[in-house]
Amino acid sequence: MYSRAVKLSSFFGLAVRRHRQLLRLSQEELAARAVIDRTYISGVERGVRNPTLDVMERIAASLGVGLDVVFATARELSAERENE
Amino acid sequence: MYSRAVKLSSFFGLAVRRHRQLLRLSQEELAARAVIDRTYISGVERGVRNPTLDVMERIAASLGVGLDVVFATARELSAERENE
DNA sequence: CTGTGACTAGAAGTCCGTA
DNA sequence: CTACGGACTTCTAGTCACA
Repeated sequence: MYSRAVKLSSFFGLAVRRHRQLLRLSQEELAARAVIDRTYISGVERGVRNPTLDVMERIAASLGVGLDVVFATARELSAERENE
Repeated sequence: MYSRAVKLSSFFGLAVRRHRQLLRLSQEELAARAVIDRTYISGVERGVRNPTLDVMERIAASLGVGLDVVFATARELSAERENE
């Protein structure tokens, strides 16, 4: 509760991972769609990269959704962690 | 209608501008809150910049919302343009 | 299939000033 | 207050070898 302006940055990668797994895609397949290196996707999902809007857009598009959907998922994931 | 994976990237800046104006903040004030250069905010709002997740997060937080909200606004703005 | 460290060209982001 | 430019520093984008 009381989740004003939670840092979604760390959850963006997890949201990407969730969407990717829902589509039964491997990191390699997603990377191919987004025209991004496989290891880069790995870094994004783990939160060790700080991607630009352009890259994020390409990833979201390759997941068949918009960034608003990805960030909505990110918030859901962050909300789950709040019950602790 | 039927807006699958619209490019929200170009509307992110406009969404930021809308949120900022709703708060009656100047670009300078927003920049100060987000600890970002004044001229950079200007560039982001005009869509001539390609900000990183970190910066976008700080901007959204300084607007009192999360990135999911900003991108939801971005989608609304893009939807308005679709009626043409 | 995925995680990780290291590397470099080029873009992100800062800071100055002008209109 | 904001748009825009140039010069500068910091960091990301993109890639590879290896585990």
